Amino acid sequence: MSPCSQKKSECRHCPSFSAGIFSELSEDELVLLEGHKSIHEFKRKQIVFLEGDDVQGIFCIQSGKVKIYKTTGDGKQQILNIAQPGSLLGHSSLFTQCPHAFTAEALDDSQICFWNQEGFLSILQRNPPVALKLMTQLSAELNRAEEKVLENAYQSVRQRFAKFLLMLKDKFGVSESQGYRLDIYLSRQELAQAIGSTEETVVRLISEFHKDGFINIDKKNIFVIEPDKLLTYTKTGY
Amino acid sequence: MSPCSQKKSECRHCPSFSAGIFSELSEDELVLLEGHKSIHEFKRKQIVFLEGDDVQGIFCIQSGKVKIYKTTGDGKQQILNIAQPGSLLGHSSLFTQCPHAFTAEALDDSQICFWNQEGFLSILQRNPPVALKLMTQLSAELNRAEEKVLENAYQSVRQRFAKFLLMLKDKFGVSESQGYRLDIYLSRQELAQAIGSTEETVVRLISEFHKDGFINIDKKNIFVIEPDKLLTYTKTGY
DNA sequence: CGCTATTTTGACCACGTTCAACCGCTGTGG
DNA sequence: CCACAGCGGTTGAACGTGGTCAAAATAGCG
Repeated sequence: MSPCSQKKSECRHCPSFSAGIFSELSEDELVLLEGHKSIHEFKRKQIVFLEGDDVQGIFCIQSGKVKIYKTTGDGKQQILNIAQPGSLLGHSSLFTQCPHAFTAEALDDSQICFWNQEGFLSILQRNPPVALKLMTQLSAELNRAEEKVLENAYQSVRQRFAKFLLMLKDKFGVSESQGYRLDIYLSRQELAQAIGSTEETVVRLISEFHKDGFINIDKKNIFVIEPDKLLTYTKTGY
Repeated sequence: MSPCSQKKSECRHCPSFSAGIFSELSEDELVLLEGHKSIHEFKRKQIVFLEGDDVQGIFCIQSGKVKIYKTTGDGKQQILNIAQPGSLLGHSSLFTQCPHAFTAEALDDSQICFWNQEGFLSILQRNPPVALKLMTQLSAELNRAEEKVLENAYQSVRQRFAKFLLMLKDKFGVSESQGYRLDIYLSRQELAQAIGSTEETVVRLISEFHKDGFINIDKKNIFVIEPDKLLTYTKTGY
């Protein structure tokens, strides 16, 4: 193994390092961070951890995408978030002393880093700034979740779907001649689970948005052509 | 002022002290905690802080109840939580560097403690266990919020209302001969805003539950008579 | 090429919202 | 003391969104 490939697996070389919670660690602490870390390979559709499982530690995505979802008693699923490189996984269950509150499943073949509970907590205790950043992130996620409660209560499925497409565009959109290609594949069912609706309704909305020229469908890809038009759907009245 | 009344305002004498985030502070630290604290009186319907306001610090309820809600662009409100003595307020906005993400309004005449940002953060930095407990609480709230997203997506208004009544019973129910009296007054409108529905639908559900003998209405009070029956409504199929 | 899974379309229906009117209570002013 | 306004709560009727079920079309794959 070349020294170069070794370096690439270090957190400091992660593309999202500077935006993450470890960005202000000293050299020495970074060495410790690497020491506690292990890197795991997950194939598409593979489960990273399952709702109800005991919490072993905390994950951070190096490459790939991971969907976070909860399951109801009768098997229906609600996708809560699509995690991307740099996202922490399982951090909200690390402190509550409860089993995982949701499931994490790889959407792509992914490389995901792992710290066990003791290792991560020791880093946290030695580095107040990391703890502070983690609190900031938990707070932001909490606010986002409550925002979603509000939206789901008062917005139509059409509005929620438009908003979801715009979110995907911001997170995974790559500018191409046709418009923004969403560099993520979700089945109609998954799209429905993300906005709290049904497959059939999503299909109808896609064909409606397509007919209106807001989006385009090509093979398995969705292109967002008119983000501004979609944005107006977000507002009241639709 | 008698020494006794002075003591009563100290955190260590708060009924919820042992369950709160400050429970493991040393004597010295508790003195510092008191030093940074101020106590404020809020009348019913008075705003503690407003969505969009700059964050000045953090609150903790000593007595009374406070509703936490968000407002949509067109003025509709969604009640996210009913905070009770011992609850922190504004802790999720303390770290995000953003304005308050929601409004806090007193439901009763309430006594609410306050620490400004620097004061609270200095306590946090000197006491890692407090930080850890705060993280635990943020995590728990995050999980609860995502749970709510799931529920709102797949449960009927009837199920959500039954669940909400049971939550009120657990939090504010006092056992009386008639059943559990909910020691909290919420208008039909507020009940609707809590479950993401409308006044009229809530009225119909109340009369339905009343007719079925699950609850009783007397003056402004709601009594939960058959919590178990309400619980079955929570399950799938209603 | 046949088999399965996913997507799409269509018809139907129910839940819950909306709008409107009405009720009952309380406080206020003549 | 009564009349009336105002407010929260209640009831009724009509409508529409979006979910359900069934079936057809399409795509994916051995």
